[in-house]
Amino acid sequence: MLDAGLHLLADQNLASLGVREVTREAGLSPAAFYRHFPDLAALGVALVEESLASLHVMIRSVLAEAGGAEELIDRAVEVIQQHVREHRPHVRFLARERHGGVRQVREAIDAELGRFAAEVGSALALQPVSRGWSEQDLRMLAELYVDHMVSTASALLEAQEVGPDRERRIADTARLQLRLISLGRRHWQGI
Amino acid sequence: MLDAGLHLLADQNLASLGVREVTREAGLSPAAFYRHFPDLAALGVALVEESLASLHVMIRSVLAEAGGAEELIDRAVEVIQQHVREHRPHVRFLARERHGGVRQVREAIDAELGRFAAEVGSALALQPVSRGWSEQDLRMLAELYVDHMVSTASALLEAQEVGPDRERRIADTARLQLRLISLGRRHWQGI
DNA sequence: AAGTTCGGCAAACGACTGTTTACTGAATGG
DNA sequence: CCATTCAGTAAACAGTCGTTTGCCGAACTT
Repeated sequence: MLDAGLHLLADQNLASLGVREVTREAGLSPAAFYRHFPDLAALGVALVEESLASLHVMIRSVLAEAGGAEELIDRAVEVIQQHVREHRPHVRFLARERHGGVRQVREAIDAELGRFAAEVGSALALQPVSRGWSEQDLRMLAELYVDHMVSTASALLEAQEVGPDRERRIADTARLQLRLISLGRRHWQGI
Repeated sequence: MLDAGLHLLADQNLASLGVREVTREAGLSPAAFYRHFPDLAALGVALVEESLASLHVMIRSVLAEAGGAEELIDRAVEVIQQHVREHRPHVRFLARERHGGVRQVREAIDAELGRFAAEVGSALALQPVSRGWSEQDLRMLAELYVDHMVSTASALLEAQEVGPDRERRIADTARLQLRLISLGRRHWQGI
């Protein structure tokens, strides 16, 4: 049933989804829905959890990596690209419902993205470049990275169905932007 | 009718909006809708145009400003804050429908944001800091700024209805992030 | 003054909606 | 082996929906 919903949400909003629509897609009777969820909103938050499980794995796989800034950037963009390619429906769902019409789902996504930022923050603190950074500075940098990741993922979502050229352009831009941020990071001391 | 739609879209998606719902809110008969729009999607793109008119004014008012990087950053964040405060429904509409379920609206928003990036790019080219920057570099910086503006506006949207403390925190973070980007910009030559 | 466009209405059409109810077979557990 | 939970069904409920049609007054054009 989750799969049926996710499939329908490819070109639809969660708020405009219907119970009958989902059960029809899943090959079940309408009443069967209520055996598993009270609401469509509940199905939404279930999809959020499903979507973010894979995201968590991805983030750790980037943060665990060691190496110079350049290799880290390349690897990060590569991982994002692959993740979007392999989890298109989930990523699209997150992008669409992050500011969507269903409060419970919005809040679930926001809370989870906040936890991501915290995780990224602790990982950044361990890097030598972050010597002397305040707690607030680390947090703001982590949020910048997470926001950038989300923007890039959204852009890739559209780019991948346009063509490989456009996808490459997005990836190149993302790498340049990360390089610029990393440059600003190395000169932060002055402030 | 546009006003009625915008009002309803405060806690709803465009895709889940109904013709009857709009006309009811506007105090008209259902048939009256079709005198003005063929679709609800058409009403959507009309709202996009309405929303982006005010945004255009805002952007120019920031870019026209002269002064040091610090003053420019403060002014930019200030202007965004005020804009979100004064145009809440429009901003929320843009954030919600940017990745929403109605293709025509999505494309209209994306096209317009692209034009914003181009405009920001030309403005950046005129600043002395951009001496020696390639066309591609300028474009990627402009996109970074636009994406950051969008993220900040979305965050402010939520923060302003939570409380002034949270709004201040978002604004502070945005300023720090812009400072870091501007720092990276000044050291870009090395690449 | 006559004709035409504009923006509005009520009514009707069939189709689709969310949800509840009572019922059923299969698996599970003691 | 019996009882119970689980996951499914069909049928029915009262609404709401999008859209078309024919009609009408006011305003504008010429």
